[in-house]
Amino acid sequence: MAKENSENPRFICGLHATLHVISGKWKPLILFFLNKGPTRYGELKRSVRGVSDKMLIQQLKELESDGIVQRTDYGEIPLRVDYSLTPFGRSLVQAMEPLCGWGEEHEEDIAAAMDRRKASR
Amino acid sequence: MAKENSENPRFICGLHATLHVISGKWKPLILFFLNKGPTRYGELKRSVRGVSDKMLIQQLKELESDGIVQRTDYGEIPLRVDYSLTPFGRSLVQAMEPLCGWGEEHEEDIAAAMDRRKASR
DNA sequence: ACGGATACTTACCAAAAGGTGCATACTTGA
DNA sequence: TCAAGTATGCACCTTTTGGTAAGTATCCGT
Repeated sequence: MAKENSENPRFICGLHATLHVISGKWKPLILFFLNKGPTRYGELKRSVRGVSDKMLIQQLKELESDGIVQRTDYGEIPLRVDYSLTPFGRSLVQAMEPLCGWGEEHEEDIAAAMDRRKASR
Repeated sequence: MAKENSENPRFICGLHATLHVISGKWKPLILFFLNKGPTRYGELKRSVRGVSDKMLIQQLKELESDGIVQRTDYGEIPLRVDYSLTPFGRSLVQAMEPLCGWGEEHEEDIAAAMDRRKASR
């Protein structure tokens, strides 16, 4: 009976909600690679250089439970599993594109600011 | 003389770079409120409900060092400082809008997924 | 002179995120 | 039979992040 959709106190704005889904050290990279098509676990691991098994699995599970990616187990004899974007995931990746663009345009400024901060710690 | 802008190993993609700037528990909220115009420290603190002085200052400093917000000290007698978005900051907030939209459209799904995860811990 | 407001700063702690490495169960190839 | 590859799980530890609470310096109203 209360106001529910008018003023949801959970998130301050849509962006805030979105960030809960895409933040995590490896998620943007995973999404980036999955956007190219379904990818097997091992292949993904080799693509996302530097990620550990624990992290890769963990982030994939979160993305899966958020309905962003889909895990497919082919039940085949030498273990075979792959991951792909759901339609929901594809819509997210689309919405991310302007941020990708902004990041690309200002990559150098961002990197410089990061260095400055790291240096002054 | 090496390849520098062709294959920068720093970020895997633009989005990755952008996330370095906007991630932080209070940053999206701060940006959200600053988008409405210059805001004094105390006012901002009252707007961003629940934030502590330490966090608010820290995130403002990071946003400032990234060139996203501008701090203005009026040097007036009862202390007076305000924060506003720089043009760079405004361009960022613009690029964030699609993500805001996506978040708004799917707020309920996102919240539901968060609850599911929290419940199963 | 005292309490409250302004805009911070600092020290200390707890919680969350992330990393390392070993273990599993099954298979294929040497 | 042994090593290597497949896709995970688990325990332990460090780093990063965020929270609490206090202190600072200046000013104003009473």
